[in-house]
Amino acid sequence: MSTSSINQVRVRIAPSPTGALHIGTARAALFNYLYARAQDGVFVLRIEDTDVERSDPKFEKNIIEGLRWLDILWDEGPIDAMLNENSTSSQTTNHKLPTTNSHGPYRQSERGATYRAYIQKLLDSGRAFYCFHSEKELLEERDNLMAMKRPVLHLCEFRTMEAAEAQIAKETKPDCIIRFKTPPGRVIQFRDLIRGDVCFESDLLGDFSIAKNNDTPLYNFAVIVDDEEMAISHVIRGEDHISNTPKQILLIEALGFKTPQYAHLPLILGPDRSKLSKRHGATSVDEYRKAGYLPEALFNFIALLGWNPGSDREIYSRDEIVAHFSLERVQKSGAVFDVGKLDWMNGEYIRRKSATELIELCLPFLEERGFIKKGGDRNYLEKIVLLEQPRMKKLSEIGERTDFFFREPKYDAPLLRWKGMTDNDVRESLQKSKQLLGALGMGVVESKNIEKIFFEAIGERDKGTLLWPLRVALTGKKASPGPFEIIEIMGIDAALKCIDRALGKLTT
RNA sequence: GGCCCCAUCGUCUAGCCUGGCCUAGGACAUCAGCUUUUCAAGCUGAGUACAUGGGUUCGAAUCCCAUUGGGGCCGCCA
Repeated sequence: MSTSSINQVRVRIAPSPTGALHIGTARAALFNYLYARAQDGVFVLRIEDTDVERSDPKFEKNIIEGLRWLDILWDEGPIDAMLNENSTSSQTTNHKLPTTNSHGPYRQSERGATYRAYIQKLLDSGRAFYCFHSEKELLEERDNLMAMKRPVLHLCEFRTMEAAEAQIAKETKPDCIIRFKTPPGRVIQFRDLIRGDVCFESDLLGDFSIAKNNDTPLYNFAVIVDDEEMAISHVIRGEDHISNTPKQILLIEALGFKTPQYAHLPLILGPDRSKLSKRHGATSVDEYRKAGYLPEALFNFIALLGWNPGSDREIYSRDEIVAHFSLERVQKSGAVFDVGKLDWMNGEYIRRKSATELIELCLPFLEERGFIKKGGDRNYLEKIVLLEQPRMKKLSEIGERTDFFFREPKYDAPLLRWKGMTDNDVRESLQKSKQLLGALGMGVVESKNIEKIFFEAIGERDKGTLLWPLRVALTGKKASPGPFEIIEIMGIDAALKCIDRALGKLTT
């Protein structure tokens, strides 16, 4: 337990230039959320969109929707965005809206004045300076250093330029950038809550850039200003930020700010063990939502990537995860995102759903295929959905799995044969089924009654000879639920039609 | 190339901090069996891991060092 009175955890959400909420970003958000809840702190959501490429409102919308879908809720953040958004979220959980909004605005794109003041402060105190090198020069310098096997850093000769002189130079070269005058010979040490002490030498940092101009801060500068202004006590982010930390600490010191606690999360990796990225396939929360994963499953799965409560269990509710979470138990090494295990976990969650919940969840996927119209027969759908519940791994499978309830199955006649059967055997088998079913009348018959009739007719032997052709006639599939349950749902008359169609496929 | 981080089954991990109960536990995946018309689900079982080398110690997966391997960062992106 922290003794600090302030416990504001920050999540940095940078809208990606592709506009999607990356799995890794969502995981970072989740751990911030969990830590804030575990410490009874305040979870602050900040949109890091200083770069114009990332400041599209659509991108922010994706982030907000993605986090809400996952039920990762913040206490402070861009409140107007949540209120304005007409809730397209499929979630039914009662989202509580942020109650405090005392450190806003929470979009970096709206904080220009604040940054400007601090940039000026650094310039005035001589801790920052204008750099007049062109991008081309910098690029060449980097390549040379790399070729010479020297550390890649920029020690800028403009760092000693007088302010007055710099003002004059600015007249002719207005597109100069602002750099930090990195102090030489310093060792910057910080304690990482997950990794322990980490240190860097300032001499290897160079005079790093902090702003494009007096109004436009760059990442490292913007975040430390925001952290201070928003009273952030804990910065929990991905391990890829570990090397930014010494730069940020130097800036914090130069401005006289308070250093937050740092915790660097292990990276989420692709199957090749490199940082999870587009080339590994689906990387955004939205893609997983569309593919029919449940938010609870994704939440559970992501939480267990790089953390676990130390027991043998795998399935935890959100509340259980919150209750057990601690940064001490966070893993240091990266974790491969194993979709196979996610599939299993998603199946587990699907199996735990009630019929009503599951229909609601499946509806969009059935509508998408044109199998049903809005407000179709719920009773019928419920039976179908329940039938597939033990088999489904993803909601999106529902259409594929149950299409035969909505349209004529497409299959070739040979599929009707069980083991060594000939077409003649199949015909006999189907006619037998037809006869048995016909004797049952036309209404709805319970599956166990159908089963009884069939098993009495054939005994314990040769079930496959009778049941396989029947099942294929009904479904057109190699794999499906059993024929009796299917007939109970579709009705005897529909089943008979299926059999007739199958008979029609056989060569005469 | 420089700096930094990391290292238990194929994958996620328990155990490591506070050495002995570890002939290393669980889960996913794989394979086999049971059940079964098929596919799932369920049940039973199998194989698979402490990167290597040195220390420290009566004793090391656990502590220390080195090596190797992997990853991250090195933007006028975040």
